[in-house]
Parts: sequence; C-alpha cells; structure tokens
Amino acid sequence: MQKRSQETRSNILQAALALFANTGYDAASVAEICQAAGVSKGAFYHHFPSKHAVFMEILQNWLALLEQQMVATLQEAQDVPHALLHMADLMQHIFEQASGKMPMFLEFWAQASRDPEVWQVVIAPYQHYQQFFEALVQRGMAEGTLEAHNSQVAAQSVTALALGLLLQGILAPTQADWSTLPKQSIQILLQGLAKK
Amino acid sequence: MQKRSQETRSNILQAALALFANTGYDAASVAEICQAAGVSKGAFYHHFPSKHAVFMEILQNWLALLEQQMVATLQEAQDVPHALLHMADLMQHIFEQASGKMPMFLEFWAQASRDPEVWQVVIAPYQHYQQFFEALVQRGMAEGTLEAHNSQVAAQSVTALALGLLLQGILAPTQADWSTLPKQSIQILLQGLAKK
DNA sequence: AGAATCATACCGACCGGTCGGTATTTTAGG
DNA sequence: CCTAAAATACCGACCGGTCGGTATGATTCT
Repeated sequence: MQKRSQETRSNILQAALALFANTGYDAASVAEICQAAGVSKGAFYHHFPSKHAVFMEILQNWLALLEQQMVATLQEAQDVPHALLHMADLMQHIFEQASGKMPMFLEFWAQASRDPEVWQVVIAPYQHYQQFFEALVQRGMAEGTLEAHNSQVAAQSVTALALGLLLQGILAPTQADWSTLPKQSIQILLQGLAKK
Repeated sequence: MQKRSQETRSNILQAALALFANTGYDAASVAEICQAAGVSKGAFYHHFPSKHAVFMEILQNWLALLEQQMVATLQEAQDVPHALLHMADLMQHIFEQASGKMPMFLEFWAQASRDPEVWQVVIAPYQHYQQFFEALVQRGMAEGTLEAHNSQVAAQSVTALALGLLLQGILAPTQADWSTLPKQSIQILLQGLAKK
C-alpha cells in the first residue's frame, strides 16, 4: 500500500506550510516540522532531499493552484471590466481560504528576491500574469470599454493593487473588511481606466 | 572624544542594514555583520544588547525617515489631487535612494507579522498614514475635487497601490521604469476618484 | 525474501551571546 | 599642563545549544 506513504508526504507538506507561515522558513526547524507532522526525521528525508526542497514544492503547489483558479475565473468573463471584477472575487476567495497561511506569501517573496533558483520559479508566472493583464487591458481598449492607456502601466497597477491589499491583509487583518475591499478597490481603479 | 564610538555604532548599523537586506535577518550572522563593519564582536555587544536590538533600531530609523519625508512632502500641497501626486514623487525618490536595500522592507513586514513587539512598532505609523490618507480623501471630497467615495476604502487603495509597487520593484527591478510608474499609477487611481 | 518506508542515534558546522582582559579616552588632582 | 586614575570602548577566544543532514537498523508492505 502506498497510501501511507502519500499521507506521510502530505502531512509533512501541510505541517511545513503551517510552520513556515507562522514562524518563517529559517525559524521552522526540520525537527519541529516532523513533530507537527507526526513523522520521524528519517521519513522526512526519505521523501524530500532537503528542507529547501519542501519549500520549493509548497511554492510550486501554490503557484499551480493560483494559475488554475485564475484560468477558471477567466473563462466566465466576456466583458473586460467584468473580468477584472471576477478577479477581485477570486482574490476575496483566496483571502478566505488562506486563513493564517498568508504570511507564507511573504516568505515566498523574500526568498525569491534573494535566491536565484526561487526567483526563476516565481518570475515566470509573474510575467505571465502581467502579460495577461496587459492583453486584457488592450482588449478592453479595443472593445471600447476602457479609455486609452499605456497597457503595461495599467497592468502593473492592477497587480500592485492586488499585492498591496495582500500585504495589508497580512499586517492588519482585522482593520478592514477583506471580504469586500478588493472588489471596491478594483472598482475605483476601473473607474480610472474606464471610458466615460 | 566620542566620535570613534559613534562611528563604530554607525558602521554596525550600516553593515547590518546591508546584510539584512541582502541575505535576510536570520541568515545574516553577527559575525558577518562585525566583519563587514570592520569591528569586533565585543564592540558589537558593547553597543547593542542583541542582534534583535540592531534590527529594531534600523526599523525605527527607517520609520522616522519615512515620517519626516512624508510631512515635508505634505507641506507643499494645496490641492488634494496634487498632494497625492506629490506622494507619488516621494515614492519615486524613495525607490532611487534605497538602491539594493529594498528587500529590507520585506524583512520588516515579515517580522512585524510574527513578532508582536515589532508589530506594535510598525502598526502605529501604518494606522497613522492610513488615517492621513483618509483625511486627505475627505478633504478632496469637501473641496469638490474628488467624487464621493468610502474614504476608508479609498485610503486603503492608495496604500495598497504604493505597497504593491514596492513589492514589484523588489522582485522585478528591471522590468519597468520605476522612476515614472508610481506617478502614472496614482494618476489612474486618481482618475477613478476624481470628479469629472 | 526484498524493496520501500520509517525510526533513532548521531555528526560537524555554525550561531548568538558571554567574558576576561586590553587599548583608548576622559576626568581630576597637583 | 602633566599625570594618574577612572571610565569607556574594544578585542577575540570561547560556550552551550541548535540546526540541517546522515548512517544505520527496524518495520511494513508486496
């Protein structure tokens, strides 16, 4: 039966995710992860070559999930302004499901800014999303729903707004209604982009 | 003469800042900091009670500088839209002067999200700025330059945009013109807030 | 049996912090 | 103004402890 093996693997990943988010990558020791996962160190190093490898797998799972949700959200959008609002919905959804694990995002970002290996894994999807938003804005301008703008600037502004809200949500999770704020923010930005 | 002492202190702070930004707080060892500062470990612990204390002092210096620049920027603004654009200018200025040390911001944020002591130091100015932006938006609505909006949402959007641009600047410093992008982004958001 | 999976004991490197002692600067008495 | 004592600034070897990772033996499945 390889079921147990899979469960062990999954337990390790889950425990590592929680600890990385709560205490940070460095502070979370392998021993702690093993204890939280109910697994021995031997099992840990049987399934993963290093602590860093666990981090990378969590990162890639996260990116894959993001990609998947993004594509899904996309497919139910005709109008460009509505597509952006759908994105805001997606964001709210991410906020809700990532309870307590959002600081992990900071960990990803910090490591990406230092470790070239992590950077390469992160930068590709980042550019991908960026280009996607750019195309979206261009489509909006073509279909006449958006005012003429530098589409790159517009795309970066959208991304920045999303990232900034995420950051604020990490630091001050009780200071705003994070279930409605993303949508309202995007709406303001949209009014700046939209044709009147 | 206490000049030597002050220089040692300053060297330690400078070296610590660079190393924290480049490799992160945990990865930067006290020994490394001392070597980079050209100072012995004894000197380090003569001037600071702990590594953490050095971090806190850097953080507070940073917050003080931010506050000071913000107040200065403020005083030369009459119109609310212009005040926001001045803020964008300030941001560009911060980007330029913080060459290479911007990842330190991530370090601040990450630690604040975990260590209650750091959090308390960070959250006060954060709320302060937030309230300031809120007041600014309300003033704009009163003076008739801004459309009616939930001022809290508007303030959080402005902050989010700034934070998000900062994050992007850290990860992809070569992918955009960071000397003009803040202003352009704020302008778009402003169009969403402004009265037509 | 034998391969995959897991447990335990252990290793060497490194880290933050301490400490006894030394150099340098400031202070005070003559 | 000179000097000796007191205070401050600095040095670097060292310590207890933790960490990521390994080696090796026990278990469990096929």
